[in-house]
Amino acid sequence: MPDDQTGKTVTDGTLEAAGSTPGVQRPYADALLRLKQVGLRPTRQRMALAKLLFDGGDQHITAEDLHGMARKATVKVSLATVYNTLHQFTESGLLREVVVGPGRSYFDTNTHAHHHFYVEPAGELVDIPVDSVELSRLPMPPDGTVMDRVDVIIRVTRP
Amino acid sequence: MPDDQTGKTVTDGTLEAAGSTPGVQRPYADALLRLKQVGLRPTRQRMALAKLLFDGGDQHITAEDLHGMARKATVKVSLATVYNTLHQFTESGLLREVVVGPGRSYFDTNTHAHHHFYVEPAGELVDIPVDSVELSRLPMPPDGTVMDRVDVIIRVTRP
DNA sequence: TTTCTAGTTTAGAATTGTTTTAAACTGTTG
DNA sequence: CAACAGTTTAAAACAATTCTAAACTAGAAA
Repeated sequence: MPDDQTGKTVTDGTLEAAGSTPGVQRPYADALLRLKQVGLRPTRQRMALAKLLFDGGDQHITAEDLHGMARKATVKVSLATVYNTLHQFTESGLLREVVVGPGRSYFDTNTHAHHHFYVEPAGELVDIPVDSVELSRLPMPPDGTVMDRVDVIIRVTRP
Repeated sequence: MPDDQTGKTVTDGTLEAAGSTPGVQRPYADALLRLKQVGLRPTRQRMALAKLLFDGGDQHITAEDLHGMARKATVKVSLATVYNTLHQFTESGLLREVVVGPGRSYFDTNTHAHHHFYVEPAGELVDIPVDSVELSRLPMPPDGTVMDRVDVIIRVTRP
């Protein structure tokens, strides 16, 4: 069960170098490491956003959310930069984008294979561990295409 | 379908001679029937849009697409009405909405259970028959919610 | 150190897709 | 027919995102 609701730092299963107690001695060590790994220059803004994103356990946040969090943390960063950064992180595999509604896209700090409940109309996303869904017999992709990933979104409502 | 000789004909500016279209004698009969079934008043605009939508086999179209098709068919209808109508049809179960990207939502005339390939970056949707995907072991919905539907979107790219 | 430069950030404008508004219009009922 | 609720519309408003062009760094080089 890769899920983590407690706020305890979740480290990526593929690489873990620091090995130190998170958040205590070198608050930006993890953020710096991640940026280094994907070859993005560790600017003040990216460091701060990475910290906000990855120090908080699994989260589903919008660009506006993150911008608000940065504001609250007195990090001076523009909304355009938040968008840029989220997309760069997504292209680098540090984040995953989940689209649930027209004009509504979340960035998911959990990049493991997993699925989602989407609670309407609240617009809330809830993780589904990958082994709670069994997907057998997938079709062949159309000619000339290769499969990228499979998104299962279970839409639920509160009656 | 039995012939109807009542002489009461629903027509508008885009009148066509009956029998000139192969296989369809009364071009608006199906559209009228559908509107009646869901209790929507058969206005000129709704009739025209229903015809464009449901006479063309399974399609995935955006509001802009449909507005363009109406234009091409010399049907005078505003974009706002196209949006209204698409949403009314969706609420009535005549259409299904498929969201694939931020600011990108398709309306699907196929309302049966089925899934989709989403070809990026073209933004093209391709149907997957429901029996090509076997979805076993679904998780319980979160407390206080009921499952609405399950969307499987297989994202593919052209390398 | 200073300089150089590619990469980065920014405010603000622009764009896109969609919804709202308020007035005009139309289908149905009595 | 009149009356009214339902419908349509242009235009404005809106929300989310992207673009632009200028200003600003981080890191490398001198």
